[in-house]
Amino acid sequence: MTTDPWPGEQPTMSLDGANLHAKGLRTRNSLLQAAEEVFAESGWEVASIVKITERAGVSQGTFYRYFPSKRAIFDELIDDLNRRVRRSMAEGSAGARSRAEAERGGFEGFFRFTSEHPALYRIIRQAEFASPEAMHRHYERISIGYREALEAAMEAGQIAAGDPEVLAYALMGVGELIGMRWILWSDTQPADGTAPSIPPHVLDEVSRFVARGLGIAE
Amino acid sequence: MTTDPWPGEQPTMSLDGANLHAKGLRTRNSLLQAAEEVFAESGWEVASIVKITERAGVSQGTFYRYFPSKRAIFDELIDDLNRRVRRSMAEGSAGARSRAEAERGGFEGFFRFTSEHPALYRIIRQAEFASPEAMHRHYERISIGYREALEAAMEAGQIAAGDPEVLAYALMGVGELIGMRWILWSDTQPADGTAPSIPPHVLDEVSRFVARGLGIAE
Amino acid sequence: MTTDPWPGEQPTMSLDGANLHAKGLRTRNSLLQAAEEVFAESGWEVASIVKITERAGVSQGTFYRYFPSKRAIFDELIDDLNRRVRRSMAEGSAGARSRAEAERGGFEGFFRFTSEHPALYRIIRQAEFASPEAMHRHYERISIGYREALEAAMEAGQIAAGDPEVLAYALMGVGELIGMRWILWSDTQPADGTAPSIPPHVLDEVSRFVARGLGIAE
Amino acid sequence: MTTDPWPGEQPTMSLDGANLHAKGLRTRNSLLQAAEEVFAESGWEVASIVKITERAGVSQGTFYRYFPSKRAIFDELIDDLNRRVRRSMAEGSAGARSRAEAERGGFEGFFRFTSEHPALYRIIRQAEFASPEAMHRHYERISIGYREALEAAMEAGQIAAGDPEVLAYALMGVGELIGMRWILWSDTQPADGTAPSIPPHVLDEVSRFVARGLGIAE
DNA sequence: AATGAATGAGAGTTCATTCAT
DNA sequence: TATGAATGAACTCTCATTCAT
Repeated sequence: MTTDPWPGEQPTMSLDGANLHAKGLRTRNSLLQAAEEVFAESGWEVASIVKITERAGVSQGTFYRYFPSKRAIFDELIDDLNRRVRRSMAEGSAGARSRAEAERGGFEGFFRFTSEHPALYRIIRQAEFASPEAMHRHYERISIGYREALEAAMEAGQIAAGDPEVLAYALMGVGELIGMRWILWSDTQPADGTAPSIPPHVLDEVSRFVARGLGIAE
Repeated sequence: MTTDPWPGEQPTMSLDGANLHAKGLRTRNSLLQAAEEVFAESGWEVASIVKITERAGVSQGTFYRYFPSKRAIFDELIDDLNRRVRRSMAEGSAGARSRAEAERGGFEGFFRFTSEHPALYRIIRQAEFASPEAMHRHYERISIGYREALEAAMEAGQIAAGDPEVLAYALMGVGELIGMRWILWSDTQPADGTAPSIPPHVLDEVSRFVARGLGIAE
Repeated sequence: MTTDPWPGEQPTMSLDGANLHAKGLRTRNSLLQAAEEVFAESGWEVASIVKITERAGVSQGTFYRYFPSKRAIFDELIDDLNRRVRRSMAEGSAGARSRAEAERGGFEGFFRFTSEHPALYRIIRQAEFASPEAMHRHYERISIGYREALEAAMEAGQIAAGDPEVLAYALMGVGELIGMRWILWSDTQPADGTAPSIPPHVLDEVSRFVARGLGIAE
Repeated sequence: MTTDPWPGEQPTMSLDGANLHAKGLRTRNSLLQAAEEVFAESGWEVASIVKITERAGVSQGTFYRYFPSKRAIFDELIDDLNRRVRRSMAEGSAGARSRAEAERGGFEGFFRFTSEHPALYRIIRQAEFASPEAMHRHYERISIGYREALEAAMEAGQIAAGDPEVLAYALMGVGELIGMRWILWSDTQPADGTAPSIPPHVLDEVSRFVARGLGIAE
């Protein structure tokens, strides 16, 4: 997991608002921020342009100066989320001194992100109908990063040989459902209102399972 | 996986239509059948009562004689789906002559179900906002079955010791994302219009990963 | 002009509301009536569903029980209008004792209709963008009736030989612009608020022009 | 039709942009040009200021420096169109060696213009609601030119006596509907994408009809 | 002189639900 | 028991116009 954390990314980061003035950019960002909150709270269908613009403090018409449609801002949000979760995973595994540590770190990064943006991740799971392409892109990008790391580890003899793509999706699945269960649906909410973080013993168990599953030489 | 395939089920199957006349029951079932199709095609939000009643051949008013709300029929559908997917998994692992075979069989059953009801399973993933309780119930019920099987296997020394609940969710995650990727989003659709089934090498790889992960003595 | 006054008409008059109950039919008719007024006053674009439903005294949702779209009610209105204007023309020329009288009667009928429904006819002229098909259908249907009458008259030697379709459109054009100028845009409005009727000398002049143009043997 | 081709025109051509700088004038003209195209393609309602300014390559704000409203540029466009169609008609009848030739030439000019600006003429017909005054002005100006020509011809004994205004509107009606039918709605579109021109036999028939109708001495 | 950000009212359409019959 | 008529609020999106810079 020490490879390029942005595989599968189009090089253009210009968005299409690159030529906006400062004021416009501020408006655009406040819309994005508001959309993130609203989508996370309500999900794709229930989230409405009215809610988003009200929270951003602009008129409905203004929304359409910056985004051609509800779908467009949703997609941009998913891509943004994707970039952030991958960064979190890359940071988690950075500096690991063994394959096992790297894997555990990746999961740690993922769970940390899910804890910090608990509602946000849920929207991806329900994007299947709202924006399937964005959803596939999300999983595919993570899988590509994973794949490259796994291939390198196989060549280095750190893990057992196998199909890296299958393994990548299996690992993502593990992270997703574990995160769902112990973070999003956790029955023990912290008193301060923040989202719970993954219980240590769960992380331990998951790491053990994954390490064994990958055939990491101990 | 040879345990009770309906753990976590409330014993009451009476629903509230148990005392309906035969004709009423038929109407109710045709509504459920229609709802299954419509939800599978369109997802929770886009599916509409009109579409459902039209397909069932009854009036809108009739719908509300049998179900108090759109949400109610949706929940019932998810529970039904849950029962069927668990039956499929149980059938897959029945008659296995080893723990490894049993695990592989469980996944096979799950993938078979997903192939036969490709669109249907997607609605569970997006039930997060539509009906979170039903969704949690779904995962919880599967996990309970899994858990019991894993506990038995641990006691029998067939798999490594560990937290059965964590392992259950990890296994569900593996199945879900692999199914998504190779069945629902498969790039190689069969010519006859049916959903693709899981490629053998993927099932092999997954089984190997899971067997190792569980520490199955070979 | 003694031929079938409904040429080019589909035999089905059932509309798609034929199976409506009495109450529904009443609602549907009040919507049609309201739409006729609103479209006549405002034109296609400015006329709105809200205005129509308010005038009909029903909710917006009700509108869509009876018409699938704004366009649909507009088309139905044009077809209805078409039927009525042709009936008016047929009545005007019925009982004529000569070709010249028949032609004059046809114009009289047309002008009478335009007087009684002054605003309504305007919507056809602007239907070019709103519903081109309905507009073409309108002119085509009138032209077919005209054509058949002209062909019969040619065979009977009452008028000069010529291309009946060209003549039909020429005659329609004459009626349309004369009606526009002396009825719709008339500078002398009757005191009682009704639309002006065609001034006799204009009808005389037009009849003379048309009679000569068709080569009616005097 | 050899009379002043610009009757009924206010002498003022100054518009209110006469005192604009050269650059301003260029901008103004590019807006007019863009508006012509956009209105022709979309009709009054669907045409939008955004579309017009985008095509003209200026900002929306700039539009309002040159025209007080959408309606204003529309009116100016209709007046411009009117000038051009009259010029076309005058050119068509210029050099005619007989009354019949002159009439035929006028129609030829009108049809040629309609062929060259097929979409444009349609906007006049739907100006009934968008800008009734401009529409009336359009017909009135043409009718005045016609009237003067007809009066002269009557005095010269070339055509039968009659009310020149009625005849003028009758002739305009003939031209309009024939043009609609055989140019705008023509079912035989030229392969090269240009608008069809009037079929010769139609022009013949129309000319014959009109010549007879006016009582042109043969 | 020219920009482009912002507005806000209004458009057509959908839909879960209620209720008199 | 079953119907279908009716509702009304909500939806996404458009657009002529204004105005600070």
